[in-house]
Amino acid sequence: MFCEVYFFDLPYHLDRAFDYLAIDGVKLGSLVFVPFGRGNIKRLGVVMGIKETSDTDQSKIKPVHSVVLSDFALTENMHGLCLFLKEHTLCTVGEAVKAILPPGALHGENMRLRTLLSLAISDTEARELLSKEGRGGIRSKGQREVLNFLIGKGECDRDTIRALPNVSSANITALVEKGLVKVGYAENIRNPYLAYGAERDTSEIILSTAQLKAFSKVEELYRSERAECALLHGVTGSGKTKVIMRAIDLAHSEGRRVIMMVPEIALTPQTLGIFCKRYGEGVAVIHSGLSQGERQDAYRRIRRGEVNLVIGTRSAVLCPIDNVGLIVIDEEHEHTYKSESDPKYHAREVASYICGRERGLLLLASATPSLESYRKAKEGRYTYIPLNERYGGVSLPDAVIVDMREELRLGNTSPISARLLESLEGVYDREEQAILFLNRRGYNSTVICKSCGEVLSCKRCSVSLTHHVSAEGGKLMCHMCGYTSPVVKKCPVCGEEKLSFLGFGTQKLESEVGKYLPRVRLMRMDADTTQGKLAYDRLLEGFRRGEADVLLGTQMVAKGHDFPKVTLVGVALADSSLHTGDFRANERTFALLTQVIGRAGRAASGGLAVIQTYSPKHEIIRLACLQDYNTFADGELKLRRELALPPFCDIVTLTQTSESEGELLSEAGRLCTRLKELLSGEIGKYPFTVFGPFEASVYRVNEKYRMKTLIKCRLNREVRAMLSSLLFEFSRTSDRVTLSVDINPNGV
DNA sequence: AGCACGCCGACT
DNA sequence: GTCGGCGTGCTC
Repeated sequence: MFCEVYFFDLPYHLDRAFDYLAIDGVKLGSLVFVPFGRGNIKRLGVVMGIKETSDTDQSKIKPVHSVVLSDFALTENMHGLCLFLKEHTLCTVGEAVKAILPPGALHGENMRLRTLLSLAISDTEARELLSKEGRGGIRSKGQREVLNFLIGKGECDRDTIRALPNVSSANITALVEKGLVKVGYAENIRNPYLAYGAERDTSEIILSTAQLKAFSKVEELYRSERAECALLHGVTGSGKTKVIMRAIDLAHSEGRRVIMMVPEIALTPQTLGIFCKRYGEGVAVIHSGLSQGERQDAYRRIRRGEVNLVIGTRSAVLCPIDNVGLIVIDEEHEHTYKSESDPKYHAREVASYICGRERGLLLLASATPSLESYRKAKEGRYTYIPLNERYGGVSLPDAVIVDMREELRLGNTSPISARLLESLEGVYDREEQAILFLNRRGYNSTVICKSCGEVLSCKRCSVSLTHHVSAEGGKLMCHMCGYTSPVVKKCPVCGEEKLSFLGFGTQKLESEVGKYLPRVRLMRMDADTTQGKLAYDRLLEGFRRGEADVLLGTQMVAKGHDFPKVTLVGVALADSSLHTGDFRANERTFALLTQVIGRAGRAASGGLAVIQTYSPKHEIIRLACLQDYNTFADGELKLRRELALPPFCDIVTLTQTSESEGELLSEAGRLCTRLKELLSGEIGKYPFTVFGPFEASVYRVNEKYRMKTLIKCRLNREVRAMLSSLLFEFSRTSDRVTLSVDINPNGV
């Protein structure tokens, strides 16, 4: 028998099957060590095929060296998933395997044993030993302590005993050497979330009429068993979670398993508590904050079939679960569902593949669906399930738009308008709470005219130009087509010399609020103040308990936390995410504003949202204040169609990286030439537009230069194959310049 | 990637 | 005479 081996950590052009003679124990999905190359160096590989004959010259074929004994050999489903990832993201098999296995699994660091101690003698004998004061065997205080503890206990965890007062590990070793205590081992499966489900919640989930209507549609689709996809479009506060829970119950009642994905930011103890209480030990939680061991244990439980609900972030969709009847993607528009490192997959696409294979239902949920999903729903490829009614009859907050140009004219140069200040004071006086949101993203800034509100943007792409600072000075650049211009002094529209760079941080905002409202207790929440595992939860919990009057921060304050006392939401500068030089800027801004405004609407007394902006007439801001998603989406789709942008085409970015600037530039030229050559051939029958090569938005990173080439096209098997051969060619011919491909990347 | 083979300069 | 520089070419 022969096996087809793929290797880890080899360049793309070597990512193909190498035939080896199988030895005992080699199966499809086995991890194996095999001799490779002239030096017959033992390399780790994975068996991606088994066959009886091989086309390779028999004299070349070497036998497999050894099979790695591992709980993590690939199952057939995992094998298929790796091939899917390779084809769809153009990663190597090795990268795909690494992504679907828990970290450390490849190197055998996979099992942590729990050490157990028990008496090697009878309880009576132990008591006798202890009763002999002074002389006897046992004089050490610590050793006596251990023996005493073990009497009548059977096997005890060593860590528990170590924690006893006066006991050291030397005491334990000594007792073992004397033959008084025996050592045993047990498998240690870590599940840090078990405690969350300690008190079970078995209460019935009662749905409102609107929720019930939505659920019946979900149920109908689920029962069709046709690998359907549903888009649950529920406005903020409509109680989507209840519908989702009923869907999970439905799948469970049919004996099928569920994956539920949520953005990292939503994995709070509050959310997890709700699910763990309901689904108990059948839940596994997977996210990046788990330790290596915890993650491995979660995978182990899943593979053994002990888990019927996986809750997690993007990577949860890659977990080794089978018999999946339902995959839920909550907040499906979130950009974190797209991986930015190899394999650069989108969780939604992987989920769709898995649902197709398992004939399961893919349930996408959002108050502001991605335009990709919304369009599919409109075309009938997804089933559209609206949930328009706010649960419990809570009304939408009023939204006020404050024109910051006017503030400036009135002499207020602070980032807080008079209106917002006044509202904050009101909240403080009424002993309510407020959220202040600063929509700051990345380090790039945009140029805005403080007089007329004009934002400098690209003529060809309708995205704003981004300010870059390099050694030669500043310049303005379009991230879509690579157009650059020098930094201008005068506004091209009104001619005033009032151009300035947008963007100030949360820290500045905090000190400004503090200056005007010294009595108000502020809590700042951003990347700087949420360092450490629990800081984030601690801050949120503290705010909920009323330890501060105002919670001030970046995007993380906008997500689905429920703060009943919050009656005011302030958006410091709605423009800042509008002009990021990214064609999804409108979409992201709308989603963020909608969410953050929704935060104020949980209170029974009705809430207020104050939106500060330099573009008070901007359609996106206006529609977000009205929470009118459909008008927004229809308009934005029209725009995307006109500009040939996703979802009306696919975008592929080719990024080349090198330490040598000269080699990079010549290779970038060569890539472009080759691309055009390929397009003039057979593949040319598909519509293609190539932009670039141009410098990446951050040209130099980690001493390496980066160039980008952008392709607009319609992806299909042939196009992917063309991109794959391009990668193959360039990985083989130039090792000092690396090429990487990102299909439908996030930030373009 | 990583290693062997291979063909040219300064050293015990 | 040989140790070692990194330029090619191959890896079942």
